[in-house]
Amino acid sequence: MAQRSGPPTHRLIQKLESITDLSDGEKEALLALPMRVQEIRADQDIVREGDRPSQCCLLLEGFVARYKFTEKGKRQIFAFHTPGDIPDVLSLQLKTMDHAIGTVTPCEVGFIPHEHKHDLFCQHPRLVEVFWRETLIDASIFREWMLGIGRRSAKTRVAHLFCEMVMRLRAVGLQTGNTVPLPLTQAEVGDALGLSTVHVNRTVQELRAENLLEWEKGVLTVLDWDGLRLTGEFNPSYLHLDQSRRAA
Amino acid sequence: MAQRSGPPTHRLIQKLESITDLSDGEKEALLALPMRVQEIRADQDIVREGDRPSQCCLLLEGFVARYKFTEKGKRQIFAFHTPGDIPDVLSLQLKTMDHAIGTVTPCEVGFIPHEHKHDLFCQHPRLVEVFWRETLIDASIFREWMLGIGRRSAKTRVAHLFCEMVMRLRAVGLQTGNTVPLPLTQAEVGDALGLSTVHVNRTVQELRAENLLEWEKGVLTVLDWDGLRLTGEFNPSYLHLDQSRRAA
DNA sequence: CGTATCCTTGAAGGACTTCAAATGTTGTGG
DNA sequence: CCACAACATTTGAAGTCCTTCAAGGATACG
Repeated sequence: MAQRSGPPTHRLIQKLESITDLSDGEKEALLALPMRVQEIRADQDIVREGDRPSQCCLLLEGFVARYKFTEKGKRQIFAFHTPGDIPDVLSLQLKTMDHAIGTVTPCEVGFIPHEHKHDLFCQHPRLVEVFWRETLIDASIFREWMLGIGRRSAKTRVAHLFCEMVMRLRAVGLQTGNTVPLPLTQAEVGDALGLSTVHVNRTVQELRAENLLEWEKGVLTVLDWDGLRLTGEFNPSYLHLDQSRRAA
Repeated sequence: MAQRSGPPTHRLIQKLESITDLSDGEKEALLALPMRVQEIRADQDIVREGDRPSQCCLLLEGFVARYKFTEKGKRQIFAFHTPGDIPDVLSLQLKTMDHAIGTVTPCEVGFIPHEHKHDLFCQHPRLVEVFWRETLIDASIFREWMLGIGRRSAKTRVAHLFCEMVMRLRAVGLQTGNTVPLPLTQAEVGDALGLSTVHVNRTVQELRAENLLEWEKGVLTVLDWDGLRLTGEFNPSYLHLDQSRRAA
């Protein structure tokens, strides 16, 4: 699908450089990270709630979701992760997983043993701050989702999610024209936004009817960015993408 | 109200020790952090969305909330912070605030210039990991709130919030018997849980009618912890409180 | 003692859910 | 390459949890 141009970690570096500066030494160290690459098919758990991982996974290809169930069996998705993300960095600091991570599409994943990360941090202590920063941005995205789920209408929420995914995929080079891959089911979007599948369906149809977007076969095409931004009340500042670099 | 036993940072240390280990040197360095202490009355913003702070604030006394408004003027509260917390640590890594922080009660706050924090991190690099860890736990709490707002009933949500506040206040030594200070209005609870004030009121009355709790004049008394835990679907593992230390 | 704030109650309305079923799409093995 | 199963999208109709609006009490504070 997307052409692989370089070592497996190149999207990780692109991701980190979209939010901070990296020295050449840091980049080299990241590129040299040893990892075990593995293909995983769709709808498989990579990590489960309660696990105590000894490695973390760098997403090389595909989409994964982080989620948890209520006791009544309802699912909430907390985040969608795209190539270049390490959805379970938290396992470096927190022994026990408090939620699960599962593939949404077939994925290629690189598993990095924790000890290699610790070596990396010894040699490049500033990288601890880089990952801390990344966690802070992650948390900022959680807050924005909370704001949506708690206080915005279904239509606004859906439009907002689409805007966010476009921005984030653009930042790691996965946007082509006004098109991005968005291989989610409407049920998954519902679980992410706190909505039923049926209501997501009707809401997406509204957005289509207003000629804001097309979305079929896992590809999202934005027809009217300003319109979508406005109905989604979307302001990208919470993503903390580095302005200077983005302009360049 | 709560007796002040020691230097201003003592609750910060208690908070951090509830989630990790600290060496004597690290504790001393934290205790020695220079700060400007200030009293702030209730319902005042400490930091606003869009600010670019050059200091962060350690909460010494009182409750603060982190929040943001939608374009339609609806408020979502993301977190309540209690003494020992640094609600705006994120300003160390992210230049621009993406949300506001305001007092809920009259507060005592210690402002610590960023440069002192940076000095601290140079001398004690492991503290970067400690604060990273704290941010990861913060994010875990955001996720749990998301799960509640998105997928749980009003009653479960309210009970869950009460359980969480009890656990967190206990961890910093603010619980006495089965009683904790909880000086929030029902409107604030609604803004935190994505509910209207009216519905919070009716829901709290239900919990009272079931003899699970009393809540008046800013003091929460848990009458039936197991009952509250069950109706709140509360499992404290997401708080990542250190088990070994909690038992001691 | 008056004013502001918070809590409480009632009644009506609405946004979204649930249930149920039809239609469309994808992938797989015969 | 078709048939069929599994899955995803779409549509309709009924119901519910929660919101909104409005107003009456209670409490705190100067």
